[in-house]
Amino acid sequence: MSEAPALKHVQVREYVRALCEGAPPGSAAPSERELVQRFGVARMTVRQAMDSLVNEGLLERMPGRGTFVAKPKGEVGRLTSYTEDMAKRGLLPESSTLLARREQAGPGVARALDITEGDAVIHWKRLRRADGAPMCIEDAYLNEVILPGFLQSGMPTSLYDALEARGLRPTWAEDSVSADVANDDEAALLDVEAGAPVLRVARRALHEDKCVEVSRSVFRADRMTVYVQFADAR
Amino acid sequence: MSEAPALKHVQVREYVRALCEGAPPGSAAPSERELVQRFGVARMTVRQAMDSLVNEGLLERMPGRGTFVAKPKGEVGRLTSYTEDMAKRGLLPESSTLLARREQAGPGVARALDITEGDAVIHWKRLRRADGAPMCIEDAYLNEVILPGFLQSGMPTSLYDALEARGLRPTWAEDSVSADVANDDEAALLDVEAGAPVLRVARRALHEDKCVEVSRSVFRADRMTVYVQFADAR
DNA sequence: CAGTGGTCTAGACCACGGT
DNA sequence: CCGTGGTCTAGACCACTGG
Repeated sequence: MSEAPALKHVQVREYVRALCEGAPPGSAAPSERELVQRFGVARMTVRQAMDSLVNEGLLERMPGRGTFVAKPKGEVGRLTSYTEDMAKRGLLPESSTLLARREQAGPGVARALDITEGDAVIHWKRLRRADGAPMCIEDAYLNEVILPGFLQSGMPTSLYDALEARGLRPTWAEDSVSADVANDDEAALLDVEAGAPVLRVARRALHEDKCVEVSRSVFRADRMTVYVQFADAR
Repeated sequence: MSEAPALKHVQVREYVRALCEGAPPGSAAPSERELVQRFGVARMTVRQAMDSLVNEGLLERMPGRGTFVAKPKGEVGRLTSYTEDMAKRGLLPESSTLLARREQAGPGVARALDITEGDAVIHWKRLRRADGAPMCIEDAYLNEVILPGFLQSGMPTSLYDALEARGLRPTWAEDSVSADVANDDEAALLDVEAGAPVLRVARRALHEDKCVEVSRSVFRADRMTVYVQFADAR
């Protein structure tokens, strides 16, 4: 057993999630009163479970008709790592480390990571490929204080998997995306001509109000498009 | 009176929203039991009201302590128009129309707008400036069927304001962002050299599952950065 | 009509934080 | 200790949808 939260609304939620996760959009979810019967629980408890699934976007309520599996409409701004991003695009991600060492934070990195100048940080620079060809150069700084022994533990392929294993997967991130041309060094690494268009992406990723990663990536424009979804809640 | 929804959880929600909307982050919201007293309602009703404000991101619960005004942490992926975007950056937006006419939808536009080829569409091409200097060229197609008389009504400055006035403000949008270099025509309009880096943004905007706008914009890379925020709900 | 979700009540016990 | 939010109960009536 990994864990069995006695919380009834969690039990109901996970039961319904398992039922509906793979189901085609438009499928009917169990009705609330049906779940009341099955779990021997009050309807408010079932509603609490369903509410969270509706908020997640997995389900959709239709008053008078029932509750149904919603069509995904894309995952709204799902926070993904390079590895996950490439996998979703059907490309094989690879990385080679150009640099990985402990450093003292400079003023810019310190401010971005919300630590004080001179604090220890992990500087990790990688050339990332997709289906064998260069895709981007990523220059990441991690907060060493909350990642003890990260460099010694052998560098993982997916940073976000490693963070998740420590319970530090980013829950919020901000990217700034701009266009530019490659300089000579970048062009050589990315296997394009100097002056070729590139996409520069700067990311600041937080886990519950603590900044765990700040990075700058430069992507080959001919290989990368950034997709962004916006939803007006309210 | 505009309207007074008898719905109690709405009354409570709007009461609390009015109290907290302008309040500084960290301020205490009324406690749930206090609201129970004030409105003479059940606690589940108060919780329903507070839940929606917490989901909106206005409030934050701290078990054992109370409920507090959350710090905004940026508006997550707020869906904005060019006009709003520039205003938020503190720049003065201007537009000059390069083309505005009724056309028959071609295959690509028809698919994007989710209409049939040959249906009437509004084609609106503008050169957009910010603080006097060229910022981008925007090429937009609108679904004429749901915007009768749009061309005749005099073109507004802000498309999204005009859509909002018709109750058709986009509630969801997807952008694809890529880097490229300007061709000769674009360079001339944007007042840069041919081959200068540009950001290409293609947008598809829906109002409640109906596509109202599809557009392609090309931004001067030296003047534009796209900011994106991601939040993992759950 | 029967079934659905939407709203609402009037309580209850718990774990937690601060005094 | 008391007040907070978190969970939960066992009902109720309503508006809406479908057959």
